Amino acid sequence: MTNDWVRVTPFRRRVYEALLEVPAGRVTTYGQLAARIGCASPRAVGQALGENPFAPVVPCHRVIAGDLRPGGFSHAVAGAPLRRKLRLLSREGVHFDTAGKLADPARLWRWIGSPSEPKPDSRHSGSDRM
DNA sequence: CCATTGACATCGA
DNA sequence: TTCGATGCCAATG
Repeated sequence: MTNDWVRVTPFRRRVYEALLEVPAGRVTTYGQLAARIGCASPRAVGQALGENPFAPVVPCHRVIAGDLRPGGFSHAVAGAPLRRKLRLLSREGVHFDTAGKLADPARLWRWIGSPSEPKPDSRHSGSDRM
């Protein structure tokens, strides 16, 4: 029997762990995620997400391209998998415009050096509806 | 907008 | 094990 088990390497684990820091309703980019784990290759990150065995526990669908494009999902850059990704994001309040870009760039999650960033945006009072 | 290069991890032979 | 090819990108010409 050949082991069909996905090989979870330490690198992939870092990607998944860092991705777990991204809350729902928020999206990040491959570049940000790569920078977070100290990797200069967003491609390696994307590939790691492609075989994400912990999906959807690991919100790999919350990772989009740096151009605010949906990116890809499950080794596919278009088709049904993309619809799933967009569906998941839509369910979390994240939508894309007709240009195929993120409708609300404010939804972009960013690591401000420290993983414990209390408030990414606090204008005044009750601006953020749930 | 399209084509090419860059950088890094994983896979197959 | 080492080499070559690939991949949910990014940056540059």
